[in-house]
Amino acid sequence: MRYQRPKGTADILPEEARKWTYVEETARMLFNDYRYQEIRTPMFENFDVFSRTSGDTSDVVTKEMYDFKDKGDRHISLRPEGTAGVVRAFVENKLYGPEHQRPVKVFYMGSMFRYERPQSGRQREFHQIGVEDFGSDEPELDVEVIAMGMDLLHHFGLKDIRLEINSLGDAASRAAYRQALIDYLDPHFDELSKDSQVRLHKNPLRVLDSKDKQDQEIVKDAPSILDYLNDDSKKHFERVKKLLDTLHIPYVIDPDMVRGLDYYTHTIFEIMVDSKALGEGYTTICAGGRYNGLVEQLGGPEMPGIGFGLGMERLMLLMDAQGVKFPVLDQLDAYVVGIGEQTSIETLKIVQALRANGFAADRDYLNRKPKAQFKSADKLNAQYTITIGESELESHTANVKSMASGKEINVPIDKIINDFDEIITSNFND
RNA sequence: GCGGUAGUGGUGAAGUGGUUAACACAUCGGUUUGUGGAUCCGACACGCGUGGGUUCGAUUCCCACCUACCGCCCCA
Repeated sequence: MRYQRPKGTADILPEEARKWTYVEETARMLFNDYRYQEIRTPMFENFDVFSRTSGDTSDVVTKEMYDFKDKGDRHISLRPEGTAGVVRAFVENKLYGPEHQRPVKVFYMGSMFRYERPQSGRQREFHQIGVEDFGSDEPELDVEVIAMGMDLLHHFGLKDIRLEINSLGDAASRAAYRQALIDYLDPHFDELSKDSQVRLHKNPLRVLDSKDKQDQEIVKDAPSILDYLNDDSKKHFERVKKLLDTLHIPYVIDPDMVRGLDYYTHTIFEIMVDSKALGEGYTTICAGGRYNGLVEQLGGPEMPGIGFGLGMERLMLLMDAQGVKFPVLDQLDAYVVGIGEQTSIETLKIVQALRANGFAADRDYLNRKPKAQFKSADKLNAQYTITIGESELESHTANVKSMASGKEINVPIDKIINDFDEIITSNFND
């Protein structure tokens, strides 16, 4: 029996991991510019944390939760998304307290889990980078979060980006719209697809999202959420649009946009990218919105929140597909070639000395012949090789060779150990 | 969870119910018993996803399972 990784998981090997590191570091830099601080919360929580917040009818809860009973009979779920856990932590640690500057701005990056059928860009364990903001209801913050998301994707070098926004309004607006939608759809009940018939009663907004052609025909003439926003909600949304205009951030309003999780209010948005890497047309890579009320739901005070999540796997696929260049920091300054077993100790000393002085250095560990060692040096793209054999051992010298030019000189080992930099600048500067 | 396609060495892949499973790349070794990127030579599948079955005999036929990919659902 051969071991294989669990369904829907992936090994991220060094070559790939390098890209991930680059993306994560880029994100960290940007988050720092926007004054967001990192928060790390558990990868699993009590099942209720997610079921309460995401909505009992959402698919995430009903069928995609990666949950189990632990040995203490606790109902545990691996986090399917980042927000609920962060909100829980926010409440539990009383980050809403007066000693914390508002808004509280945090970011996270890490594994998420959903029990579903894997496909390209969707796995059971996947990774998200996300941000959350607490304590401000101002549209300015909505726009800042959106702008940061756009900024982030631009930093990653993505092209053909589209921002779509919508507003779900406050709880009252949403309730009113929900009823209006049911009233409109009910007469068409028999024409709706099976899926939509179920959705109609569980979560009518989701019908808007249907990909069924017949459904889309019907939905086309459905009332728009935007007509059901009350004055406050409308004002909020108008302000968001105006601020986006001010920042010259292009956007498209999609009144049919619905998010998968039930906790959203007011502004919701999706940043999409047009690429074949993730199927035809535009695919969402970053999505988020406002969730006023969620903090209260998890036992905290009344406190507005907003955030977004970005899918790492999808991001990597898109960056690869669009040919984004990842800076490669993989330089090997020197490869030390030792000829004969007696040289191994001296080789070790040289390699370590170089490293201590900040050079990337490597050597042979398989007791291979010089030819093979030079092959390795070449393959590893070493800038210089330092060769030491028996005669050099006696004279306390070594041969330093530039792999690019082939020029080779003999220098004292002490010099290499103490000031390799000087050797390079005075002998190989052409 | 449903439907479809696929599964041969490190990689890409050819192939057949029956003696030694092509070819290419990569890797390693040799050609130069102390010097690289070229050439040439050589090595490299406990055996064809796993487990059963049919058969005198299966990598090749059948079944189940696993995994990957695509579509649905949903979503990052």
